[in-house]
Amino acid sequence: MGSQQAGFEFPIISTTEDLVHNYNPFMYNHQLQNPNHDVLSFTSSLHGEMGHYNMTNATNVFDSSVDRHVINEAGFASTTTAENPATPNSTVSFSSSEAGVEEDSSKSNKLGLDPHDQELGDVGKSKKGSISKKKGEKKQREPRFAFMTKSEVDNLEDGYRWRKYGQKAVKNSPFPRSYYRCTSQKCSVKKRIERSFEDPSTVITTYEGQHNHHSPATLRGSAAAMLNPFPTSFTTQDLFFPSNNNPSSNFYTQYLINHGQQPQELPHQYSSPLPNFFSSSFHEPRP
DNA sequence: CGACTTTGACCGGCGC
DNA sequence: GCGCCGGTCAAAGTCG
Repeated sequence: MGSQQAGFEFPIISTTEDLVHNYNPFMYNHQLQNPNHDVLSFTSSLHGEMGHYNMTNATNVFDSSVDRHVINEAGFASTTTAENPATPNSTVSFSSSEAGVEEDSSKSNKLGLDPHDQELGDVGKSKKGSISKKKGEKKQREPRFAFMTKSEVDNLEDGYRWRKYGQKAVKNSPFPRSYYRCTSQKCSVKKRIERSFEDPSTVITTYEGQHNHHSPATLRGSAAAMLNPFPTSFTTQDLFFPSNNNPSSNFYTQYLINHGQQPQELPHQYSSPLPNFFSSSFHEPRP
């Protein structure tokens, strides 16, 4: 079962405002009749070691039957550079879901639970002196934000440092899923990385939680960040992590706001003012 | 030697 | 209750 057929094609996102107001997850939920998913998707070309992207177009397909979000490769053009061996690839697409982007969402649906009440199951460990939670206490799941990347490399550079804490075989997939935690103290952000079994060239990255600090790479002032002044470019940090000068300026924080959550204020300003990357460089998607 | 990865064991939720 | 499954722990191993 491929994923590209799907029978649902997203409209083109042409402005940030479109995204925020018209691509609100809850609105999509109605359209998709799938209460656990929304999709914000586009393709882009990689443009630098920190994961800079230049928008080229936006289109995608949604396969509701298998709960997978798939990208459409039309119009993709890679500008990957030789000095970027860690991320030698290409297209990116988004989805975000509080109930989980993958398999567990179906359970949630069956149970008819409010996604906000879903539990991740990653706390309340009692094993070996770990923290145990009070009985009946439900953990509030951190918001998740997932995207798919065409890449030969699983772990894409996003400017943060991660420590791997687990790896599991994925049911019905030959590819394992890796679990990472942000290495920064007091930062509880996690990410999961797995390769799509439907399209082995695609990597699915799921972020969970918000960083309460800035990217080490940003602090250093990465070469990629400096060399990318294009108003239509953005970094993975721009997309997923808060900037304190405008907490609603990126995809991720806007997503949080749309879901009634408060993006974190960061203590210092290391601006990554998000360019209005939806405003100028979209082309028509493949008909 | 510290930071990080690997990997089997373990935990809790869920369906049957 | 049992087994499956996703997620996490933590000891041991690896690397720079």
